[in-house]
Amino acid sequence: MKFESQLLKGIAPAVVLEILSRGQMYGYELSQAIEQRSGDVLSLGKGTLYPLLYNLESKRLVKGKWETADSGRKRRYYSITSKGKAQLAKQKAELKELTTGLDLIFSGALKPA
Amino acid sequence: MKFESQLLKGIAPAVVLEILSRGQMYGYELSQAIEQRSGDVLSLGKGTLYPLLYNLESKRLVKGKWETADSGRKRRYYSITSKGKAQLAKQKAELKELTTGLDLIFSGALKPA
DNA sequence: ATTGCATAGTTGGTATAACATACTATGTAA
DNA sequence: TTACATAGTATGTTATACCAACTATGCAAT
Repeated sequence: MKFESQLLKGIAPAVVLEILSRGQMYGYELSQAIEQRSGDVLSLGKGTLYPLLYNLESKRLVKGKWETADSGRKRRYYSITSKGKAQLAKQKAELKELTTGLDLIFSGALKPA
Repeated sequence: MKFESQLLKGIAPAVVLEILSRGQMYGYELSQAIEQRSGDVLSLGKGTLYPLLYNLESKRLVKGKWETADSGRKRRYYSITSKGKAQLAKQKAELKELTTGLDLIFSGALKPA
């Protein structure tokens, strides 16, 4: 047992880190990017996304800074830290293993003796 | 947004239903089957599995009956119901969609305009 | 001008999944 | 008779993801 099902609950952070790894983004933008880039399959409501970002920031996996856009609007832009990149790599590896395990179960393949 | 990330938390029931769809099994046996059939990737502790079974039973997705094995040992054997089979089919379809969405995000594919 | 809309973020409260741990109990083998 | 693997129950904790209500701002249409 490499990891517990606990991992299943932790996919949202990986998704956020993955998207932020391609460039900084602010919350609202991120929430739309998740929907678009997943082909409208995944979505995180504000009540999930923002608290998640605060949590990631407290762990130093992302960092946010307030900026005033050209429009005059203030937004909090988040970018991934080097610690966040390391965490992302780890989570992607685990995610791959997880999907392998799920494939085994749902495709009915049996573990070789 | 077809479904929320709520689905992510709901993979354990699908795994249990999938395995029970191949024949009845008791809790302890099931817990080992999950590990073996996932290639030692997935595992559900007792504290997760048994409450989950009670929950599935209360929803009539599985039914359990006490039986005394040849050894004289009493075990609770669970089998999937027709309602459970329908639910499993639904969850498998959702799971497939979910993995598609995750693939899109982590492979970097962009949604066609 | 002021109304309405999309944008942008915050906060609080809820449900429940998954977990750890401790507990009871039985068959089998050393 | 001790030890071990099996078999199931009960309790409490943590954290995730959720909804809903709230504050605010820029912009376009009337």
